[in-house]
Amino acid sequence: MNEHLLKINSIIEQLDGDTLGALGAVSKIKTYKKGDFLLYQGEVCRYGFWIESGIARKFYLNENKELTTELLFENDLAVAFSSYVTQQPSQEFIQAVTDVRVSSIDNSSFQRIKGQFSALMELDLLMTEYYTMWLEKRLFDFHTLDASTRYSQLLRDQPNIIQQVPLTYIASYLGISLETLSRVRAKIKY
Amino acid sequence: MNEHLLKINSIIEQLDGDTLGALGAVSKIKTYKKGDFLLYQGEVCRYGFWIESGIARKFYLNENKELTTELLFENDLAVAFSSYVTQQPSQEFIQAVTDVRVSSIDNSSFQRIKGQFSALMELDLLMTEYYTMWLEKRLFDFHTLDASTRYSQLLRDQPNIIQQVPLTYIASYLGISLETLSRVRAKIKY
DNA sequence: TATGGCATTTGACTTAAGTCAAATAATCAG
DNA sequence: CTGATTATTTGACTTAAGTCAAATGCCATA
Repeated sequence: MNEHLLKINSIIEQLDGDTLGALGAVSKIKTYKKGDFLLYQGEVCRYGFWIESGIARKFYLNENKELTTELLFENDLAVAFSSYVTQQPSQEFIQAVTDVRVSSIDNSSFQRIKGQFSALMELDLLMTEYYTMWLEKRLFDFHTLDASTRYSQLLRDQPNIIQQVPLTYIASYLGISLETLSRVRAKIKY
Repeated sequence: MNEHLLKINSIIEQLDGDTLGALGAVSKIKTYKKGDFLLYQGEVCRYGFWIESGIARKFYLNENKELTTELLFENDLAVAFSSYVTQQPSQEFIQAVTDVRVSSIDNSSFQRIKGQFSALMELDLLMTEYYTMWLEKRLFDFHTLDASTRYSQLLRDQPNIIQQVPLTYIASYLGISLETLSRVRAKIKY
């Protein structure tokens, strides 16, 4: 799965000038302040947000509770996938967790140039595959690991996340209540 | 999301003779008896299985319990996605729930012809997108719906599934114990 | 059509995590 | 610095679903 990232990077590095030019022409740098929304629920996700710096999160509301579906860091792509693909209203919000700088890519323009530059089609596929494998793992983890193990694993894989992201978001990302997270942390802390 | 299926079908219908020929050359009809395994855990998923008839399921083992990750019917594609994409050993089994007839497509050959026929690259992307949206919905449902609601929804969306698939598989597909499913059914039954 | 083997249901009890409420702790503006 | 606001922890109780064990139902075949 990590090898897949290398594949993606290698494709990106090998993009020719024309393709890069076309890509540049449909992208635009934007900045958001901490707390700002890159996308609201109900809006169509018309842009893919490539994160240049900062942290963002995707979440949705369920019974007045936020559920964070993804935490996004530098060089991650933030999109409300289903909305982006179907161009139907999004269930999800995308929000800046810190100040954020993104390169935003217009979906319809990207669709167009994908037909002209086959490397982009391949890139799109590879990135979608990566997200899909990530989703499969997330689903798997929810079924096989308890709250405490999911937290330990997050700590192991992204140890710095705790300093950068408030516990409320971590808890909702792990699919547990803030109180449960607090109790889990009390036990694990060394 | 259903519109996405139409898109996929329209691409399939518009495939030219050359592409279809290439596709046919890398596919092979196979049949399996009820209970047979199309793929074992630990094996690399070298084939995509397009189901011509019958029912299959994907599942993995966790603490000696089976967890069904997907139920597959006619015109579904059965693959252990992560294994198929990375060509690493699969966590999942694929098993025939009834007698099954599949058109199996060799992964490495498909990768090759994908580079030659761009419609196939696009088709691959569209089908991956469809699976990804399905996964997102599944994850969403697990977080937002209780056992009983998930069952009712399955009943609503695929009412005939109950006659065709043993309750053990349904339960594990819904991520609940067989006993809980039985209790849920006792209440809902009209 | 009797019987052994699955499939399904029912019962009694356990458990992980949630909820609600209150207490601390940390942070930040003035 | 200081109070106010927000973040985090702790406590007491509830709940959805799991577990283990036993009972019942449903066949397929010999």
